[in-house]
Amino acid sequence: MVRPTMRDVASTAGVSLKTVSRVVNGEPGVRADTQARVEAAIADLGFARNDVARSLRHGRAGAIGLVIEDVANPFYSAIARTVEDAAHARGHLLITGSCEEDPYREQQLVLRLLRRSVDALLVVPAGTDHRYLAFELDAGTPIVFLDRPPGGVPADTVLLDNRGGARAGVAHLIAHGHERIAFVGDPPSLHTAGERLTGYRRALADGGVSERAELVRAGTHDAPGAERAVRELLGLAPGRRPTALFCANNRNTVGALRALRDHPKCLALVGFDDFELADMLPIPVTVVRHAPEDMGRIAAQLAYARLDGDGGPPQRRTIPCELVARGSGEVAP
Amino acid sequence: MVRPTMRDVASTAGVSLKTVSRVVNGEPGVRADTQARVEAAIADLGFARNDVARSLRHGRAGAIGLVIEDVANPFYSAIARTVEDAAHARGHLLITGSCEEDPYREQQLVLRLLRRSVDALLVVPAGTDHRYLAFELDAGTPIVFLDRPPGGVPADTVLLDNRGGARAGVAHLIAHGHERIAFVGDPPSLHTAGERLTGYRRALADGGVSERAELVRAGTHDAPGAERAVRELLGLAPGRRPTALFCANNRNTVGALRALRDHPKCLALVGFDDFELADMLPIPVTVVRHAPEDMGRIAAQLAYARLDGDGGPPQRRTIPCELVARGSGEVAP
DNA sequence: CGGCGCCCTGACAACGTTGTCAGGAAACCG
DNA sequence: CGGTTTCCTGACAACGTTGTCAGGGCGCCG
Repeated sequence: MVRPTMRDVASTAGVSLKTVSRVVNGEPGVRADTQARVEAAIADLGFARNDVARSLRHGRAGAIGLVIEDVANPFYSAIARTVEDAAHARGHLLITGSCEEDPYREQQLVLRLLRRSVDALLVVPAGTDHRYLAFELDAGTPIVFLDRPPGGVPADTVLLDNRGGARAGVAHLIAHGHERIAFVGDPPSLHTAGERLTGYRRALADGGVSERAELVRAGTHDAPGAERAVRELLGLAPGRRPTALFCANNRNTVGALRALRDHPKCLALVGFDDFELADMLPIPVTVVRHAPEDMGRIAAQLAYARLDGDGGPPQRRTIPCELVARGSGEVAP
Repeated sequence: MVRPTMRDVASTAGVSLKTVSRVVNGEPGVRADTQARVEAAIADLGFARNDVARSLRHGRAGAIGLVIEDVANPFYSAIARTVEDAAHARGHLLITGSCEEDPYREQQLVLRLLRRSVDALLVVPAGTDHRYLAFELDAGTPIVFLDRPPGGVPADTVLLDNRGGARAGVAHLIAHGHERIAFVGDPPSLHTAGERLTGYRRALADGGVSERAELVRAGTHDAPGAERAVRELLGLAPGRRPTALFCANNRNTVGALRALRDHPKCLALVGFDDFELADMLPIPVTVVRHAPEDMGRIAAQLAYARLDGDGGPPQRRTIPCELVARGSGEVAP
């Protein structure tokens, strides 16, 4: 009912504790028969090394932390997946936490992970002030920000080309003759949403299309919210109603599609973020695609480079976006 | 560049280490001015308690472990999500790992998590022999198996009603007049796949339909594999070609849908596992639905009950399945 | 004013492991 | 055969924290 320690193995095998440690860790300098005796005792007692004590002793935790918004969102789980692969390749565990867009929870989670001495930390931040990490960064813990930049402290960051991607998506709609193009997205206080809104505006300006405030619905965070927002847009008078939608993320796109389904007139739609089955829908969905996996991979690379001693200035990497035309973005006004 | 310890805080504040410990942990019996001095020193140095040492000292880890097949599969990420909520409610961290259907990796991951002293462990097992956990179970660590039962050791288990769900799905197809119903699924060596195949056979027997070996494609693990398998089925001569498909999981369903898209004749399809946008496809997909979230929630409940001292015999819980008719399952032969 | 009890504080050991060092035995060399 | 090297083993301290216990100072009561 109680877990055996090296001390127990040692007394069973009739050797010292240190010898057991050597055998467990495959260190050289143990006679073959001694080793066999120790291994027998280990098997006998079902001993397993206590890695908490090990971590405490030599400072490395053998794990990295990842804080994201929500594991159940495929964008984040794709990131989690590649980060885990990178960690696994280094023999590390991955400790994940979701913060649900709550800055307080983000901070709690980040601090708890650091207290448990993760060797490095990757964060998709919910908050905008990260000065609480200044001490940690000073202490040399590698911290990498994903998808959104840190606030108030310098740190490695990996971002999407939000502005460029959104601009390309909206330009595509304009090129197909649209002028009343709605923006459906998260509140611009969210860094990605703000950037995408800027890209939307740039594209409008580039195309000589003036922005209509009533078509900008930047404040809906989830699919049901986007669905409601789009229903409102569809309820506008025909001359004011948008002929095209630009949806600023995968949740918004899914919500918009639900609202559009019941509507007689077919609107054009371009979504930011690709999603599974986008190409299988009745009108395949044109999207601004990017590789969230690359974001995870590059962030992990940056973190491990720091662990390996890279002391250069904080880096900012950008993941490119690419327009994938599938049909919904090419619908005429 | 180095992390301060309680010792450092103590000398800065001019008190003993133990007093710092008391302040950090909110223990009573510290004079207000002493406490203020200690708190000032903590803020000054940017001290954060080392939870590794804390764990070592008093035995509890403050974390639970979850081993799944793949975070990027929505079925598993839904589980991860609810397990994390349960852990969060108890003030615990969640440590997740993916084992990619590799029994060896499962064992590695499970053992590593246990060595790090997670307080409890939830596992979606890839392997079929779990006797390597006998010592841990004896030591009293709560271990709960999800989605698939353990092999060779008694432990709490939460399963879907795979057999019943598959039987209902196939019965639905038979009720709509189908007799040549194909089974597209993972190899039956996988517990869930085997159970679903059994359910398929039960339904055929119930309906007086004889099984045709060439229609059973139980060996494809991912979407591309399922797509190939279904293309082969579609290539059969008209009199042998299936008029309906039963897809044994969400990956298989997605693959099958891709294969069907290019085919002139519309086949009926029922899929096991619901998935996002199933209702938005050209022919909305009829599925056998269940609540993976419940699986996570119940598994976490079982684990925490054990942690709270429940010493009863191992439990087995079953999550019900429900047929959701959306169109694809009601297509005539 | 003496004794008792309370409040606050600190010394010390312990959690289970690993790094450092030292020592004994065997082997090897001159 | 003596001295030196090599091999193997073990004693001990340390990682940073918390539980236990003891003790000093002070107020209260008789």
